[in-house]
Amino acid sequence: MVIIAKVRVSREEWSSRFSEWYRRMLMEAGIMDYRYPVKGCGVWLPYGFKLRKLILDIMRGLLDSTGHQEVLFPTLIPEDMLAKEAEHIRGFEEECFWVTHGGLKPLGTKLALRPTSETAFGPMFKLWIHSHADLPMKLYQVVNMFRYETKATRPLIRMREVLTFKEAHTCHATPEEAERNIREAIGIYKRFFDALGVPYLISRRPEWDKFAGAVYTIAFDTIMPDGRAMQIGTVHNLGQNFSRAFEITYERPDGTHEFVWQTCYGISGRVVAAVMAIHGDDHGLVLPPRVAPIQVVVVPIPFKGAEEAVYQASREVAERLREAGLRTYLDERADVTPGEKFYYWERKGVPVRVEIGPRDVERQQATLVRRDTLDRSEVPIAKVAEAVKALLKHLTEALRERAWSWMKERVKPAVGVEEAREFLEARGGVVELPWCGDDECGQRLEEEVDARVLGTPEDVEAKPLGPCPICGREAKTVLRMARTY
RNA sequence: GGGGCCGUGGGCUAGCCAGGCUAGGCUGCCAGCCUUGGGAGCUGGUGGUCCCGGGUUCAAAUCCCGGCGGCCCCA
Repeated sequence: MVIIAKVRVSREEWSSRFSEWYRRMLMEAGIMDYRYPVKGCGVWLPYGFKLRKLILDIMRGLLDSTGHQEVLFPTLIPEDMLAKEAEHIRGFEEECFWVTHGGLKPLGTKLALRPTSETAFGPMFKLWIHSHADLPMKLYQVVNMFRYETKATRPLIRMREVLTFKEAHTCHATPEEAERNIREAIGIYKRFFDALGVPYLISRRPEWDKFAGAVYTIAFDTIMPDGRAMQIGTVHNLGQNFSRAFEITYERPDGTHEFVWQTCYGISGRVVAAVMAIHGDDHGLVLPPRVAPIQVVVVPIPFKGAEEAVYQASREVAERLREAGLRTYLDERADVTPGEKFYYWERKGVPVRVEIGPRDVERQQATLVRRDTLDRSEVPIAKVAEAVKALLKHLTEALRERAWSWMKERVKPAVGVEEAREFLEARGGVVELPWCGDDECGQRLEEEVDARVLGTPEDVEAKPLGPCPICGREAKTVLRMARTY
């Protein structure tokens, strides 16, 4: 019997040189080619595109099943529309791409490539909404949007063409109904990230960092392998700010007219980056089975004299897996050795590998290797499909648990500025500092801790460990702070 | 917002400072042989606007200016 050495898989490069890991992974796993000759733009490659689609399917399912309807708006927004809501335009005008010419002729009205879509929906909501019977109206679209980023751009994480933005826009008859919708949206996003095993913190953004034109903003953040926090989703309560600007009114049963109450929420292609980063290791990607383009790969190990039997058994196993509904790939390449195939599919994050060698054929079994731990097990060929399914389920749980515990270790309640600084300096993550609730103190904290404020907890009850470290008054809550993307 | 580094076949890179030979290596890719339980080997082959534009020069991958693109650090 051949002794199989257990291969260990580290997360050394993954965390200490995340930037390089990330860049290499995108290329080697075939996710995105970032060599497109426009800054901040990249090309989805076939494997990445499948991953993107599987992730998108989850979101579509969640939105469709909660009364949202999908629409598709134009990319161009006229300047005067974008400018209707005063704060909104102030927040976005500097980062818009502007279309100024039609051919050689300057346009009378500049057109923005949408930096977000509230002002595109505005005039149409006005046309579509007449009475309370039209409400609530819950729409969403999946589009790319554009931001003229001046900071360094990064594939999927900060792009000038923001990819696959899944944005919902809703209108409601009452502020209470809008508020309930906010809670529903948060619930949808929780289920979405849970399905991906991506851990998150839910925070109410501070006044000075809320969405331009919103009453308030709730955000989902996760912690990346390098310890920096990354925003992965936002939910905004727009109140009547936009409906007043766009005159979106409805008639009540009693004949009076009222502006609608609006919300909007969105998640961009960043979530793909988060899934890949959070579950990865030094061998490359580790994809959650639900969104893995290939869930199980079958690698034949042909020995001289046993080739035919091995290939035949491999085909049989692959067929059994396919029939069981698993996304299966049989790697029959003759000019590539099994060892190289192992590395190849590990880089691409395929959750389970099935090896079939002469020894397996002889015993009518298959060898299973799970991607996260690289642990091996053996099962009878007759039971291979159910065994793989069970393993995938187990692996899904294991990934989610590992990701959550990794993140939780990096969220730290702190008493003072020094402690917070030191913690962030040492390993990144998120600190929770006591806060009196005063904006000025919050902004002072950003300077003194040398980190950005994420906001106040919306997911757990805040337990300040002491008084506000800036003014010394009693802390009403805590402020989450981190180095961010 | 401030500072720095870099751009050479698909990928990684040497050469640049100190201008001058057919732009060298590793890897990949293609064909064949031989192999196959963790990145095998051999033989032959393929692949370059040295990022772009301008300037200096007898001569530019190399020096200068501008642009485009990528990366890092600090606030």
